[in-house]
Amino acid sequence: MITVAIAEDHQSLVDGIELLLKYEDDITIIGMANDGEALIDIVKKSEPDIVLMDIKMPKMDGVTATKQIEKHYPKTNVIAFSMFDQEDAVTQMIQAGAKGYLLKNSPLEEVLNAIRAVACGETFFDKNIPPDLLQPNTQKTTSKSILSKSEREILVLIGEGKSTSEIAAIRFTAVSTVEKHRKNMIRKLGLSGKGELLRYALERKYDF
Amino acid sequence: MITVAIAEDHQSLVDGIELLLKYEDDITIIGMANDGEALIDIVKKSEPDIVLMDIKMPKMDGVTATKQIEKHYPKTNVIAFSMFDQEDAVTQMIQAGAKGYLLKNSPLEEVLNAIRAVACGETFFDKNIPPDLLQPNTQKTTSKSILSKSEREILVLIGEGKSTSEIAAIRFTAVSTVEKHRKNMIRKLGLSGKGELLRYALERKYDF
DNA sequence: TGAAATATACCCAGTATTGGGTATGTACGT
DNA sequence: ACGTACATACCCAATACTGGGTATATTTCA
Repeated sequence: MITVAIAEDHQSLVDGIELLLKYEDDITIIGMANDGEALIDIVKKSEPDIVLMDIKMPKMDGVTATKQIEKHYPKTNVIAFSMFDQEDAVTQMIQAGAKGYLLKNSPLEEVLNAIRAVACGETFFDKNIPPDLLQPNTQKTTSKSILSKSEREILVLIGEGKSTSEIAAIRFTAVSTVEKHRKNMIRKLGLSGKGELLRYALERKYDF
Repeated sequence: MITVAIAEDHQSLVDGIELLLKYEDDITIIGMANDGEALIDIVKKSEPDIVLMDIKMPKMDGVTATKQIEKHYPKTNVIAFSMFDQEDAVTQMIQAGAKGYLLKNSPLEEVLNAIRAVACGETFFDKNIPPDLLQPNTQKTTSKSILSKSEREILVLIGEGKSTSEIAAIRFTAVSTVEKHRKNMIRKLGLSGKGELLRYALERKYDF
């Protein structure tokens, strides 16, 4: 019997998964949570075999929750279930310890396939995810946040619409210091062109 | 027999809805589409009683599709089914002619309730939508987009990171024309300062 | 210890964006 | 017909942002 917990804030999708699994003799749902914290509580109490994990959830996101499960409940395996197909999302979930990654654009039946594969000790990745994202070596090079603490703070302020001189005033530094940080971020992130740093700040999907 | 078509780009959710409805004697699903255009084709061929309509979809969004259905297929009733609970989304779908509005955060069973209510000529709105949004008078005052068609097109391109000169090339106008449009939008939207128009473009949730 | 990264601050330069305007032509509604 | 909105296009100006660098001091890590 494979025990499954589901973390997903769209209740309509949770209900659909429940309908899918209710007639499966080898799978039982032992809990459902609409946010990351509630999910961790469920894992504490029940240590399910599998967690189906959304990424963007209230209170605690899926990457953070996955890291905690990997650290404290290593027998529980996480399958990411997300609308995000971007490289950043995939690599972060894999590095956090997820054994699978499914896209919500795919048929619901894939959830069944993934649960059974991962419960057998295999990994299971949606066929729409580029295979090179799943290479261990690729992951290693992107494992750490490449931005420094100051850079990340400035990025948040940029995302809030603060100008460079406003940020300088907030941080008690010269304008040129903030501009230098900006240049460093642009270089590190491989961006180019006006507004790209602001776009990046606004499009960052995970505020980790 | 109530005939239902579903427009939703997350296949996993479509599958869940299908599971929900497959044992209902009075409801049959006659088609499913992952984008607005495919949905309109289905409505053309089959004129279902009910369309379950996502808002944010590829190729044609739910508001546009709803307007077309309301105009050409008045016997087909649209129920919005969306993650968006914001005022703008709700009022636009209602004004486009939707007879119901469901949130994806709600239990899937509400879909059943909504289909049956709307098929009987009633309206059905998710209990988590503020009731004042559903008042006809409120809607009238927020009914129009303050941006012109050209302005909205340019806003989309801005949100994609295109520079003013790139947008000018795309639209076959002078750079100064695009700049004028930008100034008009900034004035209409009450923005000020560098990057604010790009921020607005990126934070807009509906690219209508 | 030495190298690399970070933080701070500066120099020069180009240009995209915003802010203030001008104007003409077209479309639409009263 | 007239007023308004929209579309097109231009003028002038300021500056924030990016792109290319320079340098010193501090911290971290192997």
